[in-house]
Amino acid sequence: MARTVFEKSDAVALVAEVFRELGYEGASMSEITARTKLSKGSLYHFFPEGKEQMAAEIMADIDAWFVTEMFRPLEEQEPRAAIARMWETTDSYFRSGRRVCLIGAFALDETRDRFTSMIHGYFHRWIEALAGSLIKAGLRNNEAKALAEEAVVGIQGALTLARALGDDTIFGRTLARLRQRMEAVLS
Amino acid sequence: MARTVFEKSDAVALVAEVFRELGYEGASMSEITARTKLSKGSLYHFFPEGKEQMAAEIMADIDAWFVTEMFRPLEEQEPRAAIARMWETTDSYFRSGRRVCLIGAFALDETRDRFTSMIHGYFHRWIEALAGSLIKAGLRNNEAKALAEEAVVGIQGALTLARALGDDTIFGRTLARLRQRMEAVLS
DNA sequence: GACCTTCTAAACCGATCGGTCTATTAAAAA
DNA sequence: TTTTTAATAGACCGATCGGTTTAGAAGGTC
Repeated sequence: MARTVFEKSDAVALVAEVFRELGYEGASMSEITARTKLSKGSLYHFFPEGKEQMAAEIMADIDAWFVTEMFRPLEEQEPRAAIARMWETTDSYFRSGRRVCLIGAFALDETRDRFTSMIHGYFHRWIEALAGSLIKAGLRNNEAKALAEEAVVGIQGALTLARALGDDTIFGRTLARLRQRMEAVLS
Repeated sequence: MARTVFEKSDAVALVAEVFRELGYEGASMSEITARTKLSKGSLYHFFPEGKEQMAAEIMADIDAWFVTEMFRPLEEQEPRAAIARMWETTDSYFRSGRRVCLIGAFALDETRDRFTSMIHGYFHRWIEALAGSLIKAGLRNNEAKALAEEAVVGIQGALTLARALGDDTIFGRTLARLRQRMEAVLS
């Protein structure tokens, strides 16, 4: 029996894609082992507490990525450049809409109750970071908050419709529209 | 043992709420019987093909409701009034964001593959009906299509964020913003 | 080379899965 | 009243669930 050695970071990334495609309840251990080629032995070696730990670490991993790649830049860097980079990071992270938002998907059903604070924190920080950046760029508080909320809402909605319609173009079109509106307000 | 008699339409509505809350995979037969008080005997009497038939009939039921309450009015009635009614129907159907869109939720994971054409048809017709109404109200084709798409995207995104943030106000705020923007373009 | 630790493979476990079946009830049809 | 039919309750079934355990392979250390 051939033995393949994985790193934990590989395991997190591989299992993440399975949860993304199947949802928390849909991702059975047998589907996870089949799709990742990680045996149960490996999975329970990396995640002794099982499925719930896998999901928790995956979400923490995603959250950490967003913090360094999007939220902190928005909070710390020059707003117009940071916002411009946010649109590009968003498009590439979600693969132009071909990849769903795992955190958003978990929020829709009662999987939400297992990970309430993680889910809440992710979206809250995204909106707050973006709104903060818009305020630094000169917008009034209310307007910044509304525009930031509109952007995150639009991103999530576009991900849903991209999958629902099997349409590879709607996500890019939505990002472009949101971005254009934001730049119009900023100019 | 007390015997409660249900109508099939009751069964469809009750089971629908369970799928809405738990998703397709999360809604196990035992959860369905526990939450609806319908026994397995009743469920398999109404839906001899089981879970997949339940979901299919629920989606058909939802689709039919949307056709009569939203899509046909948009297609047949005076556009401005029909659009105004659409916003109110949307707000009340989704209970101001406290109720998720079952079709949108199914679209996110591989449940989508079981019901591809139903999911596609629902969102396609919604966008087309709204765009058609906007064209009748005087908008150019492109602008109508973009605005309709933006509205449906926004509704879906707001439903996701309402659950993610546990925020009862974001859905109404999003609808108001979308509606205001649409009316600004129409005036 | 012997030994220990890390990691993988897969058999195995009780619980739960979706689905079937039988018994029974209530009401309609005769 | 008797018979038939539609519907409900829940025990039951094999398969699959998430999780545990055992066995052994690979690699480092001495």
